[in-house]
Amino acid sequence: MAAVTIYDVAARSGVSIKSVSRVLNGEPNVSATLRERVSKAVDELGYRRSLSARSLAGASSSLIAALADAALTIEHWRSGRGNDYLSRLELGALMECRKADYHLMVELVDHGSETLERELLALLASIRPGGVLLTPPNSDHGTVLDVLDQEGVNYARIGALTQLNRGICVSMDERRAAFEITSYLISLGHRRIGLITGPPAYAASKLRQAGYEDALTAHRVPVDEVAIVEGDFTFPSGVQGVAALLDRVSGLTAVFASNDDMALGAIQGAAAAGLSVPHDLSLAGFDDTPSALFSTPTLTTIRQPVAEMAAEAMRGLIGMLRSDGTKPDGLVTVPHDLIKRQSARAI
Amino acid sequence: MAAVTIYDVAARSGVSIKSVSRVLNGEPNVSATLRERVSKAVDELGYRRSLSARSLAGASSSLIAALADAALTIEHWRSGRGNDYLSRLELGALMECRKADYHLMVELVDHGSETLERELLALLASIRPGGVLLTPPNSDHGTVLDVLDQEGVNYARIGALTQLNRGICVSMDERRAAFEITSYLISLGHRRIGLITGPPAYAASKLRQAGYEDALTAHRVPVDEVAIVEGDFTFPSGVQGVAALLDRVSGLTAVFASNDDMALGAIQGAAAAGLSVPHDLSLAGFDDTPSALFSTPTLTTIRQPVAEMAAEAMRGLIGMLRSDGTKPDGLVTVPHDLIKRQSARAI
DNA sequence: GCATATCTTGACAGCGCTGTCATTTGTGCT
DNA sequence: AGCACAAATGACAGCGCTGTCAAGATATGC
Repeated sequence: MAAVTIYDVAARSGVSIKSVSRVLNGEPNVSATLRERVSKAVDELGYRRSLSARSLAGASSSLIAALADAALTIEHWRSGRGNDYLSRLELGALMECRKADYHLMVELVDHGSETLERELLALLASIRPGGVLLTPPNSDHGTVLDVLDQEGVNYARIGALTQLNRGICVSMDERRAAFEITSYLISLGHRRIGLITGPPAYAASKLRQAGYEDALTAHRVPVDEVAIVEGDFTFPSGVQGVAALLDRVSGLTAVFASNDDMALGAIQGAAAAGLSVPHDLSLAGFDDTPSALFSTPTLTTIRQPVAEMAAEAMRGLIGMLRSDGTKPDGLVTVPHDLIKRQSARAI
Repeated sequence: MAAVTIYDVAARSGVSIKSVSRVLNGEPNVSATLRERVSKAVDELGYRRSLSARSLAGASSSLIAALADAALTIEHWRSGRGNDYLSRLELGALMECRKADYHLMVELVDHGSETLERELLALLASIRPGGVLLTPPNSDHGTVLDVLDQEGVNYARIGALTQLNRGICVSMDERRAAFEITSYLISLGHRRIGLITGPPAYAASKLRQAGYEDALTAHRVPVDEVAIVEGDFTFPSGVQGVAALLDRVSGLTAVFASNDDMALGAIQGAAAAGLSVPHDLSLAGFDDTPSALFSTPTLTTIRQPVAEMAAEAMRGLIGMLRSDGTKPDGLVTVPHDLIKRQSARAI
């Protein structure tokens, strides 16, 4: 209740509020004694600057808005499950925020909305974040980037795959990873390999497909459009996806699902069709969610260090905000791992 | 860049900014024509009030701070896994925020810190949230509640189990649920049933233990302190917990782990000891995480509707904020379900 | 018809901070 | 000692909104 303000600190240390502000902001040209006096008063009073006042007065806000995929999130919510990818991402971001005394606010953005631009502008107008953390598929959404640029808001993009000169990008080599895991399936003797893609809005979907095709081509296995079905990164779409593939593709021996949730669904879908994984059908996923380790069979997949990506993105973003918007050049590419487990076997 | 302010709206609709403010806040005693004129201008301009300015000027902030367990979260982060419980909770809260145009900010609180009070005060001073959403174990932490009360901040408590007259409480009957699942184990013929508790900071830990003891007592099975070991809700502690139990308790045929992560760890721990679940040892968990459905064997557990609890808590909190702090009386108890799966079998 | 109560609207201060600019103090140099 | 210049500090406005209070408009009662 008894809110401590900058005036209290100023009074207690016998200086002007502007000087207190200077000390708090670590501005140059402040004498050591003043700095010390103020710090002492701040300490004794347990004073903390008000975010609102700071942001209103014109300082860069220490609020970071993370824009997550509304559609997928709502889907998770409906099914009563959490979103492991988003959770890991958030934990990584949160840890960095904590260190730097920034705050994270998660906002759901419906990238498919017709009024997307308006909604984004409204969001920015109302919260005026110091920076924005973009998660897929927003990280590759032209309109989102445009609005952010137009509004002069700094941003970091997690899992960005296109227009890599815009904002801070922290990504992994999706195409390479998909190439590796598909190649692995081929190395196990598979030739008729189906693909369940992610939703088209995700740039990763296309790249994982490209990597899959790269691998087939590199090993002189023809790419067959019929063996490619579209999923939406949800468990049910994996169930349906594998059913569709089994229906359409003769001689199918393996399936690469573009994420683990779908791969998990595919195990179930295969079982429903009377096939057992990996005996009758080999399966590979992407993400390495916790369940991939517990499923029967355990899932061969690609591990992506999501939390680390988020942390790296936050570090970059905060650094940028602190250095007055100077963008560090170069994008960060984080390493991935091919995790070989039971779901894929040699034939 | 071109931030639209209340002045722009006022100018466009030819009224004072105060009138615009009135319309925006849905205050009474505003003529229909004025309301309409203003709404039109707001619409045309795509105007949104600035959160910071509103909060500075004295309105209740539409920012909700969710206080999560720092220790557990850091543990999850370290191990590179997400936190399913927190994720579900957040999704539920987020969905309500979206509806009500509120914003959610997740903050990690180290409830074990010696300077907890100071840290909380600092947090409140800097972000001045309109309300606070408490998650276990903060929802039952005396100091946390005291600070909030003292500062006059409204709060909702998820999974609150003690002092139920304070704040808005949305909980489930932990004791009853633990009683049910333990009774189920007993009904399967088990008599020597071990318990891996949660960390003492969580009120749920004690109640789940109480429910476990209730069940034993009700069925005239003696409660044996030796059969109770302490865990910390993490997978590794489940591995260790079951090892300790197997070591200390002769004739052990079943274990109730206070959450699924530990139960999952227990499966692994049992395997390490050469025992297979459920053949050699029956197991029950608590939470119904996604992995519980994929593990081998699938996990017998209690499903708690975390997202729904969070949503309910948010609804209550927002309602309270909108009605000027009037606390709805009564606490909400959400239903749980006993999910019988493979990990527990009759002997 | 006039006084009184009620509704509707606006002027203005101020929330707690930072930016700008002015002022004071200190420093180096001749 | 005296001047130019830099460092240190403060005065003050204003960010965009809401709360308070007052004024004008309208309605109500007799």
